[in-house]
Amino acid sequence: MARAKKAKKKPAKRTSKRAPAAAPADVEQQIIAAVRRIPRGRVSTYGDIARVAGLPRRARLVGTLLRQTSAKLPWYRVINASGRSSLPDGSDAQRRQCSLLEREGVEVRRGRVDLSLYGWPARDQPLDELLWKLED
DNA sequence: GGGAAGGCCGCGC
DNA sequence: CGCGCGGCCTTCC
Repeated sequence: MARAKKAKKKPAKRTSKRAPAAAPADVEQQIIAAVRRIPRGRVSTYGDIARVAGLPRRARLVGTLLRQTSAKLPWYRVINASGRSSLPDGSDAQRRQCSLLEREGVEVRRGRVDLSLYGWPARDQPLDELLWKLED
């Protein structure tokens, strides 16, 4: 077969070491699933959600999705790595997030949540173990 | 606690 | 098509 019909196949230039491609719709579902997995009374960060969703380093995408999705999600359980809400300070949305969390028993002191207490998944746990347990 | 730098990437202009 | 900006993160200072 000298001359295969597909002379010009896809370059597939993936310069960085990022996870193999995934259709946008799948990525979205992955993230949604991860957010739904956050237990009641706990919180998670954008970066952690990305990791759990199998999309390391794509924290921003989580934020973007949360901003625009209309899916039913416990969006308020997702906060930033400093333990604070990433919504505009003083906004209604932020107040709502705070009260929703407190309603679940999450302590919010001076606008901050102690991730070592309420963070999910637990910080000190290796990812491979997480994938086994996927809980707590 | 706070800044800067680099990473990552979808989206709108 | 290029560029800037996100509900961001980590590392380093």
